[in-house]
Amino acid sequence: MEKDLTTEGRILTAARSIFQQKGLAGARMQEIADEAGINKALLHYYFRSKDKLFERILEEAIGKFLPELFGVWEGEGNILEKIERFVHRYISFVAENPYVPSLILHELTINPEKAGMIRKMGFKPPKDKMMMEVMLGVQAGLIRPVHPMDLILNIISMCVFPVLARNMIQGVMLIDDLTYQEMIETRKKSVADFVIQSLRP
Amino acid sequence: MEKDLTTEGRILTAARSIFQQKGLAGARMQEIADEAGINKALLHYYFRSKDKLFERILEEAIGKFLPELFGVWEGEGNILEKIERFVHRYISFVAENPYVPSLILHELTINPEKAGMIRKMGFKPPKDKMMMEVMLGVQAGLIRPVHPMDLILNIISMCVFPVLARNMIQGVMLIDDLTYQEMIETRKKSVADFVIQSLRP
DNA sequence: GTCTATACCTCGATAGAC
DNA sequence: GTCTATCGAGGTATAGAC
Repeated sequence: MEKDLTTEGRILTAARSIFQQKGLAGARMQEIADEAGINKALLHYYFRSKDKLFERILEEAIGKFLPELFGVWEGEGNILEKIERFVHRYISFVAENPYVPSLILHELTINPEKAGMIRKMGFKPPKDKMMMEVMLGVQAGLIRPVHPMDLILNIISMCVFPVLARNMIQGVMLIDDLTYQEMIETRKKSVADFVIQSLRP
Repeated sequence: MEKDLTTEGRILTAARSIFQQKGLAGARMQEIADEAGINKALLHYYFRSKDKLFERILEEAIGKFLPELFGVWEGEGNILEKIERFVHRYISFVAENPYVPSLILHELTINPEKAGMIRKMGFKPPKDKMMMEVMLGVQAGLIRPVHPMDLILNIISMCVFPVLARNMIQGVMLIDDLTYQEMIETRKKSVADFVIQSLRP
């Protein structure tokens, strides 16, 4: 527990928690103030408005989410090794921060213009690098020919969706919490296997 | 355009549209009334409250979403044929109704208890049937051994996520609308291929 | 069934004392 | 920097005429 942060820090922690749970429209400034153990007026003293505070949280979430998503591609190893590492690391990250992609997803769905924020943050996705890596793997005979973007989308989908849609899936499939958690854990390996099996030449 | 529906029908159409775009908390009764071309008070005459109206829309969405999701498993053919049919039909459905899974996902994430609604609607997922089908395929030597639930989650993830997270992905990957739409179209085939390749014994 | 008018409330935001 | 008190906008919901 971080009791003795600065006031600004406590506000940000509280705002993160509430916005992640309820989204922008569903969150209440009073709730954030309560969670931070301070007064509503102080929120406006530190951050001018609810929108400004939210934008700060969303930026922070994106700033955490994207590097994690693409960092692996910068490392060592061939395409198969990178896929294995990516899947493991990414499922771990999403499982530990389940609300991060959820928040980004919902707010960008409601308000697509906010996607512009990504570019403003100076973030450049290593799309070309990823494409290239896949094509090199094909040429080296490591993997069968696939469309790089399809492959990337498939991998990300299988990593993120089961965590993102956890409540929905559990509700539909009638799976209890513990079982589901174990399944996510198992998937760190099984998803990588699933992809690698598919890529056999 | 359905101009001359009953008033109740016009309200439901409008509510669907607004709730899908903004979620429960973000939607405004005034907005729904405007879109339906009627007065705010009439909303409360037909449906007692905002919550009741929303519940109706959510139930309707789930009632549309789930049968589509599981209907294929009741049909003819072996596991590979069913997978191919499922992927094609499901991506088509989600692409035509992109907001349906989005609405369900967001509201069940915020309010997991609402998942109970699924059972109240008398819906039973054919989980056992799906499991059995996969295991039969393994025994027949059609596919390599896999954990059925993993396989099902993988398939659903690859079908739903790219549509669900469209704005996020386009924003991150800098892909324009037309290209993305074509990609979704292509995926009706490529995702099925990807799965079937992975399942080679 | 459909409208206008309005009651009642909650929320975001600000003023001003300390 | 932090609090209490309060304003004003805008929200859901209802009363009551037609």
